This record gives sequence, C-alpha cells and structure tokens, in this order.
Amino acid sequence: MAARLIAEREGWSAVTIRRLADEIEYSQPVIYSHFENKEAILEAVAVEGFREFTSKMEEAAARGSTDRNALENVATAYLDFAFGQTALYEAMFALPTGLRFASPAETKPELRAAFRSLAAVIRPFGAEVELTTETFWASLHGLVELERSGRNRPSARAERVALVVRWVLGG
Amino acid sequence: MAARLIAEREGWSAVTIRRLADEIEYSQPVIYSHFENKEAILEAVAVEGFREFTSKMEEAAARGSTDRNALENVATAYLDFAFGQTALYEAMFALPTGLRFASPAETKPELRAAFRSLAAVIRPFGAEVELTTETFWASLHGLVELERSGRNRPSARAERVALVVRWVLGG
DNA sequence: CTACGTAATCTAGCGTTGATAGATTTTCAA
DNA sequence: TTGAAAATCTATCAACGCTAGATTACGTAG
Repeated sequence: MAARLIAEREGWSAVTIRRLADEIEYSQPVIYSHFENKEAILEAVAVEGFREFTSKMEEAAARGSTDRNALENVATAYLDFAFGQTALYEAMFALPTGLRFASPAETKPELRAAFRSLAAVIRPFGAEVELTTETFWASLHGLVELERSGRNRPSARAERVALVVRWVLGG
Repeated sequence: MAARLIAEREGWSAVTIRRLADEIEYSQPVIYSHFENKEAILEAVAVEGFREFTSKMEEAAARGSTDRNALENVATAYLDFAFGQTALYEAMFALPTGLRFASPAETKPELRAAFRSLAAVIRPFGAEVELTTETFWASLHGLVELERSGRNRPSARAERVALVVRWVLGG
C-alpha cells in the first residue's frame, strides 16, 4: 500500500487522498471506488500491520529456548516492532479506526491472531491467561506510547521491558 | 476553556477554530491573538489536565490507610480520571502536543508534578523509583488506551488494575 | 471637547483537506 | 461495428487552519 510508504517516510499527516492519487497516478475518485473513505484506508494498513505483528511475535517466541526466554523475546520484539515502523504501529493503535476486539463475533481474525500470539507466551505463567495477556499487552503498549510522546527516558527502554517481564514471571 | 467543554461533549474533532470563535462570540482572528495556533490550545488544555490529574492522584494517595492501599487507590483513581473525562485525557496523552518530559530543563512543572504524584506511591516498594514509576504509569496508560480503543474487555477493568498493583507490590 | 495613536476586532480570502456529481473515455461481448 | 457497462476524469463542494488588511473602539494629549 502506497499510504504506508508515505506515512513511514513523512508521517501520516502527509498521507492525503490527493497525494495517494498522485502516487498511484490516478485521480482522486478512483481511490473512493476501492475504499469507502480515508478511515478505510487506515484500517487496511492496520490489518496488514496486525498480520505482520503476529508473525513477528510468533518468530520471537519460537526463538526462545525456555518459556521465560520466549516471554523476554516477545516483549523485546514488541517494542522493536513498534519503534521499527512507527507509522504502521500508529495505524494499528493510535489513529482512529473502527477496529475493535470488543464483540467476539465481529472482531477481525487478524486481531484475534495477534492476541493469541501474545497469549501463547503468557500461558505458561499463571492461570488467568486472558486477563494477564490483556494487562501484559497494555503494559507494553503503554511503554511504547509514553516513550514515543517523550514521557519516558528512551535510554531506559530495555530496563522497563525487563521489569514488565519480571512482573509477569513473579505475578 | 471552551475547547474542553466542546471536546468533552462532542469529541475533539468538533473543536474547530470557527466553532470556538462562535462559542466565545468573537471572530476567528481573536483566537490567534491569544494562542499561536490550534496546537497551543490543546497544549493549554493538556496542562490544565495535568494539574487536575496531580491533585486527583494526591487525594487518592492521601485516602490510603497503608502504602499498599495508597497504591491501589491511585491506580483506581488513574483509570477513573481517564474515563471520567476522556477528552481531557486525550489532550494530555493522545493528541499531538509539544509537551515532553524528555529534557529536564524544558519540561513543564505540571508534568513533573504529575510524575511525582505517581512516584510518591511507588517509592515504598523497591529501590528503582523512577524506573518503576515509568513502567507503572505506562501500564496504567496502556490499560486506558486498549480499553478505550475496544481492545480490552471493559468488564475486567478492575481486575486488570488489581493485577498491575500486585505486580508492583511483588516486583 | 476634540484629535490622534494604539489596541482590539472584523471582513474577506488563501491554500488545503476529504468527498462527490456528472461528463467522458475505455473495454469488450453481441 | 455497435452499444451497454465499467473505469476514469474534470470540476466542484463545504469545511478546515490560518492570515492580510480594513475598520472600529478607546484612552490620552492638547
């Protein structure tokens, strides 16, 4: 998707319908015959992001020699993913899209798969897998957001990740 | 601030310069004689938010009979604050403003005070106060963001907060 | 009380945005 | 070769953030 390339290079504010039309060398209305509106474009990018996210997390988990090591790898890979392609991560979590987990029925399979890829490394530690995974995910997401908005010291990123991992292990 | 009222009632997308001008019954240029641009307006709202945030957290901590109870109260109060006035919280954390913690010198005192109000209830538990506070804050913020974007089950909010508290206590 | 300089405010407009209506071209089967 | 359907275009809309330049209101000096 052209939107993703532009966003990664120049930020999402540079992604306009006219700019996309230029990029694909068509006029603006053509875009609206493929997507209902701009939000639908973001949503498509986000879904693509969740697919890549899931496979990155699964890889990271597979590289782990122990359950603990798998958890560490996933936590680290999570932040690497977020900071390696900030625009993609933004589309997945920060920009307004209609993507929800809320109701089981209408949740996109890509979102459920992403959740499962995190739950897989949580499962060995404690009984309440769903609760712990939600909270683990939230912690990692919070680390990303607060660092990205300049509220956390970038230099201590690895230590914060290690702390979250310790929390999960000990809790 | 009129911006905050409109945002809380109709969301930040309803807050336009023209709308603000209507609300205060002046023309648009008058607004630009008080604020450099729209971002400066958001920033002013955000700073106000951090002031209220700090006093809410201090209140919650003061209501705690024990160190542990203070921590619990603050964690709960954090999510209450975020969901009690979602637009204000958005201005503080999600919308693009120039507010940073990054460099010690140019960090707004309101931000530092907010950080301290959280650090105060973390201090009794463990040595690395700054690191733990950053991670604690990130976890709570993540809980807010993932629930707000429909990724976490609203029904399990209290359990997730309790889990984060347990993590801090045990870590 | 008048005249004037400053400050406050307004009208009008620029360039850009997301989105759409309606005309036009392209495509391909009958 | 023709004609309906699909694809694409030009032109435009209303709303946005923001600003230039004209205009009004006002306190003060004479």
